[in-house]
Amino acid sequence: MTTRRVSELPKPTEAELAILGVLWDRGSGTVRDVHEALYAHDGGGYTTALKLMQVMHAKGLVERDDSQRAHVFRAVVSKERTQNRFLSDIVERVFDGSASQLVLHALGSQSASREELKEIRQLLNRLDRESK
Amino acid sequence: MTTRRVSELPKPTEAELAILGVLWDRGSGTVRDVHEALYAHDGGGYTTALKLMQVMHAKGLVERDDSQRAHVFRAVVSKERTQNRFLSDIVERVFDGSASQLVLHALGSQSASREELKEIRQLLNRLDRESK
DNA sequence: CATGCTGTACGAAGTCATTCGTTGAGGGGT
DNA sequence: ACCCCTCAACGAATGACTTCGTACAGCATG
Repeated sequence: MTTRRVSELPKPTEAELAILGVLWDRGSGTVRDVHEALYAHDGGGYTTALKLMQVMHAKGLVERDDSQRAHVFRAVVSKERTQNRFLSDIVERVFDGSASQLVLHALGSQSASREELKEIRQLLNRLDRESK
Repeated sequence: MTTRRVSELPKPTEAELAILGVLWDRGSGTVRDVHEALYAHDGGGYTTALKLMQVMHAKGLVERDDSQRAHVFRAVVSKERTQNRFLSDIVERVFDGSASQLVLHALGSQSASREELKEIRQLLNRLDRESK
């Protein structure tokens, strides 16, 4: 038994999320890539990044191509899926399950540009039409 | 020096958030209240709730009226403030700092009723007028 | 071949969140 | 006065996340 169901991938921790961010941006990356993108500038150790990525691999969050000496990692979970995962979590735990409450808060307190407001309005229109 | 700046209250943990939820709902509550609301039904121990609330008090997340034998707890942080706190966090860490990206995701993947959509549209209109 | 560089593997330590068992204090009822 | 119930206090155990030190392998250069 070596397989693992995708739906049961654990929620990435804080440090893991930062690493996933780098991998999503780059498509893939070595430990060195990640270390330089995240840890090098504040003195974080190389092995710290390595260990985290090993743990992530053990959890199934990333896959690894070890045909090269410097293993190349790639995110298994998509950025969108992970965003939705975190979103559901926070809606559930902090907004009493109401996504629109979250939206109202987000629009009210965080700033959005006119361009972004327009984009949101368009989506809103589409949702309105669809739920007719 | 016994005072503590509000802005430096720590982010509530998962378990603490659940307890805050009960206190926000009820306005205030004893350990027993919280235990029965959250832990009793799945066999969670009374002292677990107590300990968590003691920790929360030490952190300054709740205040305590110990004039009664059963101490009465009350949330120090408001629900709205905490919601925004979590929102900023997730926007920063998962949505590359873009609140509108989060809104688009939330609207797209989570369901919202027509009533809620209307409410959102009204806020959108107001924001549009204000940013004129 | 020795040295140095770059890489992985592994385990230990520290911190934090969570859970629970035990203890002792305080009252109320008998 | 004595027993029982409810409660707060405290410390211990566990488990997860993070960080880092050390060890070792492969490879190139002198």
